[in-house]
Amino acid sequence: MALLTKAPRGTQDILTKDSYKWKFIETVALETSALFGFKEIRTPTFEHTELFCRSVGDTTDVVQKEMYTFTDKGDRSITLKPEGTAGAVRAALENGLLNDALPLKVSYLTSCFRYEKPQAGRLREFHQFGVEMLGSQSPAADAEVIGLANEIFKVLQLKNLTLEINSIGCPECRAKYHTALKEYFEIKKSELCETCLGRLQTNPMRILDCKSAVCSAIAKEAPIVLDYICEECSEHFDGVKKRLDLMGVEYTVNPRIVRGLDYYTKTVFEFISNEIGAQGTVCGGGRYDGLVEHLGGQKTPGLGFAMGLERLLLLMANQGTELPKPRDCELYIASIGEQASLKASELTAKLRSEGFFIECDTMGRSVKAQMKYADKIGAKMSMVLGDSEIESGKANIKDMESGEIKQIDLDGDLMDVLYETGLERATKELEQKMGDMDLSDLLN
RNA sequence: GUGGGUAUAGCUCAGUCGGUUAGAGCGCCAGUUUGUGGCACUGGAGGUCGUGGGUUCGAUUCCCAUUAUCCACCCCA
Repeated sequence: MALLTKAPRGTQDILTKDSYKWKFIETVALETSALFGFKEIRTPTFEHTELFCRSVGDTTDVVQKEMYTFTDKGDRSITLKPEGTAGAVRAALENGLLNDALPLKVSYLTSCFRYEKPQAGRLREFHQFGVEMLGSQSPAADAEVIGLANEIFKVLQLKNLTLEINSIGCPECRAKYHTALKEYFEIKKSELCETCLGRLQTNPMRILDCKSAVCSAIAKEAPIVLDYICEECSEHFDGVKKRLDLMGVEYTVNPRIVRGLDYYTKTVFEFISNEIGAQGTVCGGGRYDGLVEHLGGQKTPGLGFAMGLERLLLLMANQGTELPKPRDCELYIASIGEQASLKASELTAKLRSEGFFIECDTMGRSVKAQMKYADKIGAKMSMVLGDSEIESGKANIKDMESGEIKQIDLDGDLMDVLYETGLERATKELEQKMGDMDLSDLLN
């Protein structure tokens, strides 16, 4: 109990009972994205601090108070990624990826770090899956990206997620909107909460987001971005909506969606759940047409999204979503005595090289204890090796579920039995999935 | 950064209105069949009652601090 030290605050061990779930959603995300033409990119866990200051924005909370920043031994200011977009875009620029066929479509899985107070669905090290699409300014690109997120959730069988979209316009129309908002809230200044008074100066759009009853009541009557965006932005937004409609992607327009990172322009969106606590945003994203240029590249439009994997897992746990279970041990080989133990090792190695999942005793325990272990790990079949088996070359193989015992030849039909029962089980599982149809014809 | 709840075995939790060796269920190990799992029974290992200080003859129990954890604000994935 007197441990030397514990895992740092806000971090989590992902244990074997859960790691397969991670693997599953990671695979689904990556493979679904691949169908949309996104290829995986891997970038460093840390970057020069200025990258995030320039992209995420100097005045944002993320940069101002949440980054894990330190000076390395070469006196460089280094920051652990607080999000995935900046690194991906930096890598694209640095490696000249935008000089190749456009659009550039990349996906990534990454740890992100933010110094925040942990809470349900919020950790200091958390994991994101994200995609970035660079080079297209067409609403078709927005629809593709949103459609991809939607598709991933569909494949994962998540329910009750709502997609909310908005357009925050380009820098020009947003400036107009800001002044309009300021004018409106200035009049109601005396009623606003303290934090919103500050927001009035720095970023009036955030007031729309405030959860205090008074502020949100005032915000209801506030001017709406969509009334202020320029013709081009408005047309773009209409194009996005039209395509989502045609694609059968359901959404609601929420003029109050405001993203907290500076690089967003035009389309912004969130997939929200109300089943995982206060941190309900499972996926967030949007367009960032100025980012590439801002980081020193040619003016290139782009957009992307990121989803929080621990929030996805939380949601799946709460919804009791079924996940494919990892493969179980196909045969446990118990043994008595040194001779048999040697034989067990030999057989195990041989069968494994054929691709079977085999285990044998490494603890030197009694047969009974070995059987118990075989049961515990969910072995499909078991076999006991002793002197008599080694002499005769024959052994009994037991189906752990039915208890049925078959005599087999150790050198000959052991492998056949494994193939056969493996196939039988696969057929059964398939039949169950397909609604108890008789699939024997299909398999033959 | 602010606020509230919690901290007793690997897990879920009892308990002591302050008093000799701190409990249960599950899990783990072993035995009841000296070569066979799931059930049952028996036994065993495992806790300095989050940490530090204070009050007291005596604290796991009361007080203070601290840390961790959970939830909410804030912010975001």
